Amino acid sequence: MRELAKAYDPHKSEDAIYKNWECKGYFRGKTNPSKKPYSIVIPPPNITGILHMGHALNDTIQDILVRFNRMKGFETEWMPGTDHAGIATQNVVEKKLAKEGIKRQDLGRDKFIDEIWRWRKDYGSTIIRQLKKLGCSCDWDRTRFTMDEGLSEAVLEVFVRLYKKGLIYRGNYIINWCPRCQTALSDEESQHKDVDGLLYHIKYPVKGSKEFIVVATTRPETMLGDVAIAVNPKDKRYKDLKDKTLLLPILNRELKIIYDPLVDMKFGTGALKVTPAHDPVDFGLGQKYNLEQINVMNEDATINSIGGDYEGMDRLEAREAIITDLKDRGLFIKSEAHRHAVGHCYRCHTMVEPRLSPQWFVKMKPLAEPAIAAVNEGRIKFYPERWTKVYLDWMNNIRDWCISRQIWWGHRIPVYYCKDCGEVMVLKLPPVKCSKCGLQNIEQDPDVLDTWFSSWLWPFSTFGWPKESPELKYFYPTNSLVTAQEIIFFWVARMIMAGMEFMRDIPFKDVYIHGTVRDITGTKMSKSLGNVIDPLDMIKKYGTDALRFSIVSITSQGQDVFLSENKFELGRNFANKLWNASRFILMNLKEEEIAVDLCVFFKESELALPERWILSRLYSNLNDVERCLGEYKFNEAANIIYEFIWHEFCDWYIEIAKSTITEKSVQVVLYKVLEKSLRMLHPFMPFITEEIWQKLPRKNDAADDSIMIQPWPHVQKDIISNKAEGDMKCVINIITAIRNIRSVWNIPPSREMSALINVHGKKDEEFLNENMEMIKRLSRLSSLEAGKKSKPKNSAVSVVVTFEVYVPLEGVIDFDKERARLKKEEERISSEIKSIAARLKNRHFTSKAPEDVIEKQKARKADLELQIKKIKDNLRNIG
RNA sequence: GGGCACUUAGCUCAGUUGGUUAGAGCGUUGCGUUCACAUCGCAGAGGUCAGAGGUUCGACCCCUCUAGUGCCCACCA
Repeated sequence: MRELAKAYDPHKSEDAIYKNWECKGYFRGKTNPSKKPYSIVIPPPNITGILHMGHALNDTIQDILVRFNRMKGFETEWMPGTDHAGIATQNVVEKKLAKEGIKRQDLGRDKFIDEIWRWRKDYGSTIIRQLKKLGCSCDWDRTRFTMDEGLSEAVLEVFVRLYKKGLIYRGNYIINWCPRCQTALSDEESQHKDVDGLLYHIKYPVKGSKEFIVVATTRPETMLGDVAIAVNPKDKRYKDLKDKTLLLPILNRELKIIYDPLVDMKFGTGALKVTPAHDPVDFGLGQKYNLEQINVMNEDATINSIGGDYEGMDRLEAREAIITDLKDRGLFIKSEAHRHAVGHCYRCHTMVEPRLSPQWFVKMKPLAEPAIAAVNEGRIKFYPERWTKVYLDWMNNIRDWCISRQIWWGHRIPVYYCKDCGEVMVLKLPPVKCSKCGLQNIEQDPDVLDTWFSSWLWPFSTFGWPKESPELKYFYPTNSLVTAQEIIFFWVARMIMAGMEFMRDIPFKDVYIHGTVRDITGTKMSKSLGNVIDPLDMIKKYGTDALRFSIVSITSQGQDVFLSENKFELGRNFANKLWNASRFILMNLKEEEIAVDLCVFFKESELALPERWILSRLYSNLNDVERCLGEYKFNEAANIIYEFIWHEFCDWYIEIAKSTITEKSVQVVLYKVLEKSLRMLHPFMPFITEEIWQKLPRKNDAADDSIMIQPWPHVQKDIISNKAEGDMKCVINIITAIRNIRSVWNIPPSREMSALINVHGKKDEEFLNENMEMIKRLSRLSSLEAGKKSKPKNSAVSVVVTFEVYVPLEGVIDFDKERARLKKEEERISSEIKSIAARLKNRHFTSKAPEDVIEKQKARKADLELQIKKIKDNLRNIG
């Protein structure tokens, strides 16, 4: 009646299904006072971004949460959007222009920014299309961009507020400078990488003497800016230098000697050259001892005019040249291998140069305090929990945040200077005239803000803040934030601070930190390494659901995932399995039979064991899946569903049902289990479940339009039955035992085989007789009898708890082999009995272990003893 | 220098109030298939849970140490 194709083809329907959801407005979150809200804000991907496996994992997890909670009856909002990604985007567009031979300076600021907006129009929503391909049920009508009008207003508002509060200041400090991007970076944007470098030992002559002291440095080029030498006051080696002056080699600048306990006597020679304009430690010493700051480099890290002969050289070139010159003058002693951590630009990986320059900063300590409290008080929880400590350690040692960037793409700093009187004005809107002198000669600060200065407002700016919109009121605070560990400091911590400061409330309740997607060797996937597995390729090859299901089921909570392409077969095969099971059921379903309420039906019908069993398993598993989703254990949830659908429902129940499929009870159970399984699976595999669900016979009203707006199945606790599950397990064991005998003795399925089962007691006999047909059919027996039986000659035997299964094997059986088989079984059981017996004899065990554990052990022992007795009997009369 | 994670079957990985016989996928061995599915079915083989010590009646699980691997943070130039 309702035909499905023989194999599942994801490409035929995914796009149409998605379009339908979107058109019907099912992704839309409304402010609905009669429902409870559930909201998530997406970690906004960069507009330069293209979908990679990290996104695939991150956004699949969010979609699972959103779809699950939508089905659970929450008013659901998944807020999507993109990040303008200041430096990254500017770099991309600069590169594009470079191909046409154009520099951004040729265009000028305004035209260059126009160029980026144009680029964004053409390419900036690629990632959004790809997220749709992934099946994400984001509320696209609300899609935000960190540079759109509303969010820009939020940024200005925040800047002005923090400035007025004294939490934003401008200062001349050592910051991380990327000479390639030619901008300041925050501490987080400078990534430390171990580098094999050299530690150079250089002589610094003592003025007016033949003496010298030796200084060790990794960056000799910065010596051009040296103003002092520092030693530890406890260092006896340098005691006598107190009143002397040193000479800077080559430039012959006079250098002071300062004594400071900060200097490590054990490192190098114990003498530190002090270059306040080029090193953070030296900067600090410079402040303390009021030293001159001599900047010897240009913005591109070439040496400036102070560097004399070295002017114009790149920093590394200058390093070589200086070493050569020092050698010529006999001032070079040696260089030794030295491995140390060097900061690199997180965008272009150029070595960062510590540089003295005027920048804007946010004072973080006051912002951090409430954010620390929110986590300490448990109002925000991290999953896995260990990230709490990482967060708190960072927050407790937080340093001020450098927020100004010397680039053009971004939120321009709302600070205006009067060129006449020097007044500084911090305002959301540009002033017409100077507030102090009244003249109109006003200039805006040329810098823009760090990209993260807009991202940290994301959980409320996207809902309309600073306006008090109904959405903000309804959906804030959000429920879960799903992200990767790399951006805990960049983003998560700062969002918490911003939330506490501007909303006076946490931005989200749970933070789920998932692992990093790596290649099979454990290396992080990156385009430049060429080790990426492209999710879109995988979608083409295996289908979206396969991608989603596979990546989720192989990623355990918070662990990194090592990916290889063949892992996607798991999801594809599972989809096909489900498809074919559905196909089979639909082929056999009589519509008029199934329109019943399952609970009523269950109460009023005498269901047979397999039906009672599969329903019990359905609800047991459903219960577990819900629990796992609540604990962010997505792989466990996925695996439970996989195991249930494939191995319990398909392998056992459907196989059993084949012979009884025309009966009403079987029809009902097949349909109900399939239908509820589809719902349970829908958050993980939205497309195939929708497609099959659309083929199911059902009412045709609007509420019945799509599986994604159906309620999550309710766990019917009274249908869960330990007895049914235990009984069925016993039947399965008997069938498996007989199949095993067939396999061991190499009896092809085509060959007839019969069996006898020896039972003790009426109850067992009744139980077997009730399930006789099922056992017979699934073990391919021509005849099966149960009762008080003795073993026929030439039989193989298998003991299943209290049952002895005899399979006559005239002409096939080899008694030595059978004896060996039983012996092996006997050994296994007797060794287990031994260990249980020892345990039960142990007084400490019986006195200390809980009652139920002891009872279980006793029962187990009794079972095993019964089994071994039967095996021994059979061993005795083999033949 | 500080911190975190990992080490379980040939491979990739699951495994929490500590309690029978440690699981899965892939691979592998044997058998099978017109009758939902070879993207399949049935039955197997395969593990001293990194090593050492400790706590406990009982440890893959808790504690200590060791070894190896990976990651994060850090102003030893």
